[in-house]
Amino acid sequence: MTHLTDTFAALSDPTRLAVVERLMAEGELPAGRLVEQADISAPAMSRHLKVLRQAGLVEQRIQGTSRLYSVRAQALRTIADWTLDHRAFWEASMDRLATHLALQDGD
Amino acid sequence: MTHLTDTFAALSDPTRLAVVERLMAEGELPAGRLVEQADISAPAMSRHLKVLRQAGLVEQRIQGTSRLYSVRAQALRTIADWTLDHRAFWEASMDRLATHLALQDGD
DNA sequence: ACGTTAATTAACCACTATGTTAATTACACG
DNA sequence: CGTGTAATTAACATAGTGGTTAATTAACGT
Repeated sequence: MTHLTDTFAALSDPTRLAVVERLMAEGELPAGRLVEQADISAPAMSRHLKVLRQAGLVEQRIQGTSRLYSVRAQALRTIADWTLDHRAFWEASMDRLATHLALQDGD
Repeated sequence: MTHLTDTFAALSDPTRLAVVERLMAEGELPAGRLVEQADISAPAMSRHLKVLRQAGLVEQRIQGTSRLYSVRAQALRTIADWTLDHRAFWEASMDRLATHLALQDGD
């Protein structure tokens, strides 16, 4: 179990946040595809992916010479849980329907 | 409007995360009280508070020589919104009652 | 005005983070 | 086997982070 600060640290870099969001939108992708979109070298991306992996945010699957990356749902849930644990601080200023409905049943 | 990576960066430091959680639990507190609990000097804490303020996570209220800090609900909501926007990735592995109930109505 | 207290800013140091290019590893394929 | 491709690790340069102590600013009490 990695610590919450590590999760936040992993997402504090624009390149890494973009990678996570792209993987969530498009699903599993090889490292090479992620390099194309980002304006950095392959080694730089490789290290960003290592940071994300060590923080538990993504997992790696090997297929031939490719390394396929995907987002770990559990990591996202860790953050979601944290916000829900402290929801008293943001529910007061709700104005989005989804958020409103999500708390409607008042657990 | 600060960027999401700034918010994550602000919470990626253990001292700052602890400050935010304490302010959420106890409400508005002066800088001095926050220094007592943390094992760092006053100037160090002052700079952490500056980072939190610039990221929009806390706000400062002046009262005499004291600087009273409190958490900005909007900042927390920014993170909550982000997780809700991508909830498809963590709702699959739900096992906590609160989270379960929160999505029960299937918005 | 003076001294005290609360907090911040300044100046400095050690360590980490992030980028680069070059070298290495591992698999695929003729 | 050699060659090519995918990706990582190595080595290095530079910028940013976070800690300290010393100095500064601002408000309060006498």
